[in-house]
Amino acid sequence: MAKETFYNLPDDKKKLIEDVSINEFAEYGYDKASINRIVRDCKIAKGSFYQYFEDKKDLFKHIMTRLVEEKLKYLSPVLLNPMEHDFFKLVEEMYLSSLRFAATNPNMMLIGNHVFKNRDHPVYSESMGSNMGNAYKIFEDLLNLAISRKEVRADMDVRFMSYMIASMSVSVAEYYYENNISDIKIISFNKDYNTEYITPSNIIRHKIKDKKILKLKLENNKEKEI
Amino acid sequence: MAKETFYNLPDDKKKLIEDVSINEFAEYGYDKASINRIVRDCKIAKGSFYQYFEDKKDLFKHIMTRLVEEKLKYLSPVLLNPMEHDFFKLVEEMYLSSLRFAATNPNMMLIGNHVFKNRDHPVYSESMGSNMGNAYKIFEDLLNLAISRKEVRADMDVRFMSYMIASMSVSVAEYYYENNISDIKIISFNKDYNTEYITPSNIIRHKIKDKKILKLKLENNKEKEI
DNA sequence: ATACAATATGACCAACAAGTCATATGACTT
DNA sequence: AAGTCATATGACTTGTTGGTCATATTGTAT
Repeated sequence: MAKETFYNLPDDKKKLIEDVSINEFAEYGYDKASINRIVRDCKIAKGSFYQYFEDKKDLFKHIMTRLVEEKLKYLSPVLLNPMEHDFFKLVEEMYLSSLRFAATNPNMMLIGNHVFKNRDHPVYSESMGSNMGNAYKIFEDLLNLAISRKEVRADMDVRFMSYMIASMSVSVAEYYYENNISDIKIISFNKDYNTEYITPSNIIRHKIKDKKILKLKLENNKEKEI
Repeated sequence: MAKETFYNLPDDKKKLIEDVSINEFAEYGYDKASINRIVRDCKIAKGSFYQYFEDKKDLFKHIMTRLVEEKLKYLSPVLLNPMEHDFFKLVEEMYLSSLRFAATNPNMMLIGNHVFKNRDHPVYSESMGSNMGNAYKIFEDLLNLAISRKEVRADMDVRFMSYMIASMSVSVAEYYYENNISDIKIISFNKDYNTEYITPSNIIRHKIKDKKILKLKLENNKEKEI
């Protein structure tokens, strides 16, 4: 929804404004982000900014559109053919694509996570509404699909579970970011357990549970509530 | 760290100021919370406020102290005797106590979650540092204990796992809050599956996984990567 | 009744925010 | 050279913030 004037700008100037804005929103969030700082960093006049965008919200929505554009590039072939893979594979791929996106666009990731974590914020929910429609709805679809395929038990609270899976994705991305885990480690998983890539889908697969104990219980035929 | 003057106040006035402040911080977070609004809602003069507290941060720290005080009341007997229960029981109790706390103190829960989700914020990390020391450290302790007891596999990333468990706790509380799930439902779990209380510890226990499929795999002795 | 300390008050301040607007610039057309 | 029009500019307005301070009020001890 940026103005005509913005799109008429030379590409490098557009990119400058976008990059500076992304940094600003990533560091401060929407409310504390300052247009004054942005125009100062871009070395453009305040008035010029308002020739490009209606207002602060307009700029933010533009950045969100760019974010979604960018994130879509990280969807793997697996995710483009959901019918050919099982639920756990699809969830793992979702997490992986998020992490790859985050590795090369950390500031965009921060903005996205910030939006998810503050989805009650009017501007955020508005920006999400049109752009990515409640992030975790995608997991709801995947889960319903998985149920129909009998890959997971049918008597679960789908909304709750998809919400948890989405939340965990956000947490994982932030953990990787906070601990400076490089994309190299992310890629080189499955070599051995220590450097293995750990996703919540693996948690769901109860990797945390001691296999020996699990086996024992099963052999004793006490698996009712494992 | 509130001033002498504050503690000299009659109890109902103290409570009024605390309650209004809790509402304010819960609704707006630290940065957007407004001292002007607080004093207006309390019907006290701005100057009076600064007789009670050094500054905004001082007030916030006081509220955080009250929050921790309050939350401690919700620790169950199980959590006070951690040696007598296994890891999964302890985690479940942690979640339950959080939910009970949240049910009767929703605004305090919102503040706590806000702090957890924005732990990079200088004021938040400062308030956490002294008060509750990195929320998820407690799970680290529980996990290390569980490892030493061989309740869970030893070759896991303890930091990551405890971080995830803490994050999930926050997510669960917010899900319950957003969906107005009453404390009655929280208490009456284990009756049947639909109204059953679902915690991430149950996710970890792979409730999500279809039991039939799980069993089949095990009987075929292909459980290497279940 | 007087003195004194504790508390209450709200006008005031500096800093910063988002957004406006009259004016200036400069490229392109005629 | 004159005229037109998209773009650039930054001083300005309005509003809010956290925090201050001289003054007023109150309660208590004598």
